[in-house]
Amino acid sequence: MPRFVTVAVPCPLRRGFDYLWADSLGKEPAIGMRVSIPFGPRRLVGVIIATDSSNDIPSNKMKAVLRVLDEKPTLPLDLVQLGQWAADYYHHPVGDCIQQMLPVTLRKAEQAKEKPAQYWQCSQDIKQLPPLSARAHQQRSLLAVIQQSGQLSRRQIKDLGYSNNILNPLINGGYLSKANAPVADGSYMHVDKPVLNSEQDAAVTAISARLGHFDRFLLDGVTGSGKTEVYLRAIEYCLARGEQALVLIPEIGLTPQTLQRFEQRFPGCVSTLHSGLSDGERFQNWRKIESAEHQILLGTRSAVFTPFNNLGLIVVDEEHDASYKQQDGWRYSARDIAVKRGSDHNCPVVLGSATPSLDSLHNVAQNRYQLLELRERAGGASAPAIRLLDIRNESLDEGLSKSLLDATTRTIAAGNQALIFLNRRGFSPQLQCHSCGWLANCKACDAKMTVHFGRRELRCHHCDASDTLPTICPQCHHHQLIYQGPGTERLELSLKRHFPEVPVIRIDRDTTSAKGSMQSLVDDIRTGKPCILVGTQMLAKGHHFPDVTLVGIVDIDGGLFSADFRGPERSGQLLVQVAGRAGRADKLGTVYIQTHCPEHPALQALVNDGYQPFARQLLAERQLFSLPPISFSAVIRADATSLEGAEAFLERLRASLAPGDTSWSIVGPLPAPMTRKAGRFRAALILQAERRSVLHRQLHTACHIGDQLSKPQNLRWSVDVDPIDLF
DNA sequence: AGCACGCCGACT
DNA sequence: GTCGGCGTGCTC
Repeated sequence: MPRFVTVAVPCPLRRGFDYLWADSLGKEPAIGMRVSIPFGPRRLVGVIIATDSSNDIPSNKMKAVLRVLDEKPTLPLDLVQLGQWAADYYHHPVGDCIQQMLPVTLRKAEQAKEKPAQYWQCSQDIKQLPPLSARAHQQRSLLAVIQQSGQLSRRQIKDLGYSNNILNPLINGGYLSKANAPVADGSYMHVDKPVLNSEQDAAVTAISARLGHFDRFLLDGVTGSGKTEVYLRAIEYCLARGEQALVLIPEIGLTPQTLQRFEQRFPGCVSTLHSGLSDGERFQNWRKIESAEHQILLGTRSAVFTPFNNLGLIVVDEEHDASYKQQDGWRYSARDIAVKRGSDHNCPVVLGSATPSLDSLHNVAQNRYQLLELRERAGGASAPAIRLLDIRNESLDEGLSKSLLDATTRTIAAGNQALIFLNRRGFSPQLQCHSCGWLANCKACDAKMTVHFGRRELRCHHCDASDTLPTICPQCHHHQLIYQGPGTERLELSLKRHFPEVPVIRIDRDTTSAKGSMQSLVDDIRTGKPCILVGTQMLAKGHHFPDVTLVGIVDIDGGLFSADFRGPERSGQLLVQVAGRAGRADKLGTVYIQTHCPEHPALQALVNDGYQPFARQLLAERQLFSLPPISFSAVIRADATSLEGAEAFLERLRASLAPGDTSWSIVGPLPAPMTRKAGRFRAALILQAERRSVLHRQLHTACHIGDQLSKPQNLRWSVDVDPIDLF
């Protein structure tokens, strides 16, 4: 009797493929093992997703597994099942899902070589060495950190924000000596811990009481209320049970400060997975969690697929953050997958945020999630006062009102720091000829080119095309070109002109693209000297600036009136996150918001009543129009070299589905708001249903038909379940 | 997604 | 006469 196995093959086909399992392989097949298989004319690495499969494939088509690549399964059964569940839920090819769950080094047949990381500790004879130069602040600070931690690897040191230029002199000077990998000895039990306030204590008690059971918590804590301390305590209880913890963080949320806090509380227990690691480092850290050598994993989106030996607690920090949703290919939500994993592993899941998503607030209202609130700021700091600045008919100086400039003057005079927020980088978002009206448009997108003055270029922020900055109008050769509207670069120059005596520090993608430059800017700011920060949303994520007492928000109107129904939700979250940078116990903060629509009800609710009432109001609106999270939605997108091509495909797809009835609806094909992007024309179908099962059934049919429809070569299409953007 | 097979234009 | 254009079809 021949034996067959079903293999998930990395190709965009929505099914597994069966292969013959020969006795000569000398092993028993097991789910989760990687195998080398012939696929068409190619040889690929797949993962076994079923053993002893039965099939009626004609024997002349059937091929055999060539080679088994693992002694024991690389992916444990629970993750293979999770992959299959997610492939079904997101209507994405199972082979692609399973492959994406593997670290890159395991996607190839060659065996990855593992070299153990080198750890460093303070050397014994450090007392005999000449003291470090008083000017070597960074070296001194690193030495102190290593002393406190016992021993750290080169990688951990880099993650903490110290470059090789700081580490190497310490090694060469003999201040550091080689150390063995640390062993977790439970010493975290005895580390000094801050005293919890009653709210924190209640949250920790509620979470830890449910260890060993599946349960969902929304930890809604204002900025500075000590969410991280709640996570740390809950993790401590989890580790005490001999279990491991997974902590998910947004893409740019892993700051050296956060890592240091985990590292110091749980020395030798923490692994990280983030985009700054090489494939080899990722693989090594993946192994450390799988083998339970480490107990805590701190990682971004894809870390949700890491195999755990004994997972006991999941934390999703800043759960509202959009970076948890993969925005291409397999469009999964790591936050939602985390909840699913919690149910698989029978462990609590804690979603934390100062600005919870409407999805999570809705789940609280439905009694699916238990709400834990932290209203009190650490050390009794009070929330910053928020003032709306009506800028209608006000003359603006490069986008800044007189009131905001005056407030900045007062802040600097008082020896404090000011933060000016504008979510738009570059000098100005458009360039226009004063004489003939010509506008600098992108050749490939329906968008204007952004002026980058310092680099003397025009750049499209949607496709990254660039051009040299013209000095005369290319159409009428007049030289009166005008820069319309401000960006962060322009604000920086303008503020430098207004405040020549204080440093103006700009933080956006343009000033922080070099490695470590963000950290050195942040270090500068944290010295506490008066300065003005100008930046985009990068300022609002992760880092905290304790000496900022004034936050100025230059333009909030754009987001409030965006085409997407989620616009106000996102603007509100961003506003509260930015506002949260201001003020602390001994310094009261103020937030100024420039707006053309001070009467806007959502803005009023946010400013007068705070985030929760604002969110409740938005949720009521969603209820009224039966929008997500009240209903469920999905988007089928198509793009092609012509709009007609994209629309024609979606039209045929729509026609082949049953017409929407009362249980579900379909809208489209609609051209995307920015129809042409990077030279491709985009359109979408929007599906909505009151019940998830109804939506799921329609998507299943749509995918089946979409796969079979004949399509022009240039057409691409994809499915997005629970989209965060409708286009 | 790859990759092969297949059928029509400008090159040694 | 053939190298190569990308249309179409298949992958256990």
